[in-house]
Amino acid sequence: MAYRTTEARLERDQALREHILGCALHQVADGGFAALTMNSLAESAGIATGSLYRYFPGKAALACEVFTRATRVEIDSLKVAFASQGDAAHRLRRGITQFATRAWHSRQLAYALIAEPVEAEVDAQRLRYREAYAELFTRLIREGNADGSFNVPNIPVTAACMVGTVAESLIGPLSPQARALRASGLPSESLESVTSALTLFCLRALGAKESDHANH
Amino acid sequence: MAYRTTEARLERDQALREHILGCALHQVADGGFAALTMNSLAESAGIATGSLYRYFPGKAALACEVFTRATRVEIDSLKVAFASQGDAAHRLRRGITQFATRAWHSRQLAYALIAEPVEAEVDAQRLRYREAYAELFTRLIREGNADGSFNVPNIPVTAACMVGTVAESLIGPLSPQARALRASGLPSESLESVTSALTLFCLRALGAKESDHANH
DNA sequence: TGAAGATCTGAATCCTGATTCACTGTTCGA
DNA sequence: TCGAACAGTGAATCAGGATTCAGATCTTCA
Repeated sequence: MAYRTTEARLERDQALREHILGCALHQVADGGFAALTMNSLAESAGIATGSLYRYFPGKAALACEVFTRATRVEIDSLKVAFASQGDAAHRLRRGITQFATRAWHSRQLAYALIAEPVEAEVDAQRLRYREAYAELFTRLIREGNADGSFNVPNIPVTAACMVGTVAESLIGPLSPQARALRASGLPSESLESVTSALTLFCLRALGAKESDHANH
Repeated sequence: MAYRTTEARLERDQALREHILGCALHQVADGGFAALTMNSLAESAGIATGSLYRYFPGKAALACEVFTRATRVEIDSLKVAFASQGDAAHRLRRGITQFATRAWHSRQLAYALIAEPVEAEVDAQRLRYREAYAELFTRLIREGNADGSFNVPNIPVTAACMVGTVAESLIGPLSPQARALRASGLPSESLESVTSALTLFCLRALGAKESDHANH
């Protein structure tokens, strides 16, 4: 025996894997999944194309992991907001505002995660995580029904509507086309006006009391 | 001169073009845009691959036209429902129910038009038609604000939310995954429960009076 | 240190499906 | 009916990006 997988090696492997994922995320945040090619990724990570295949079985798996990690951050962050102080209506408002704000501040990434055309495997992840979002809304709505904030008969479908409302109301403003418009100096909706309209829309849709609709 | 484009020829060209588009629509309705390849289309239309290029400059243009035509039918149909008798709240309910029902009855096509990953050119059409839908909602909301049915401060953003709600609430039930579930006999939401929850969601979201929420 | 084994490299290859084009078949008007 | 121009054919080509693999290089430990 003249070679053995040593501690140091394992660590460097792990570190390099993270480095690759970091570079990949950077590329996606910069130009969407369309900009994520094995060649450009290898170059930006400073390794050879073939080496990527020691760390990932193929492009699809790599892209899925980038998607999954980035999305988990958002889900966890929404979960925290939904679990904060106050009644369900307040927590809903807080969560939605936070979600929209985060998306607004990294538009290309948000667009890539929510709406960009992607390979089938990544799209399947989207579906999975769409359900994860729906699950968060489901819980919040259930709590709101209990604490008197909301009055929702069909919780699963309503949760899906919420996911749709939030996601798609942002697709417009986040889309490359809209960003091009904005860049060209044409007038466009501000983050504040979008979030306040979105919040009102959602609170009303869930049957929240009028008194909860006011902004604060 | 020994050849001139004759009347009969023009008509046959036109007819063949329609025939091709019909076959293409059929393929999309059957297996989504993924199933639309130039080779299979040529075969199903009974002509050679190369001949397709006499009728369309390329695949993208062909796919766009399929998308556009199919979508226009839906838009026109929604427009009619929104312009029917009654106050805005009734017309909204009618339109949404009709839209959901039509989608439900041709799921694969609806999914292809709303959510399937497609080539960039077709996706650009989607964006354009998303705006067309938003325009319909914008008008209806404006009328509803006027006739006392609704009470919406920010109409453009709210219209986008409506597009999102309707579209995405159907993506789940329409997606191949959900259809697989359904096929495997697991319990799933019925059209009726989806539409009634969706209608309530939308009416509330627009600030309709309680009395308009009841089903009829 | 050196041999065994692991890893890295990147140009060549493969894959998939759109697109082309040399050739054959059709249509038109005289 | 003929020849000029157009239309149809489908196998061959192309495109672009993922994947492979035959060396080259690096690591480990007796």
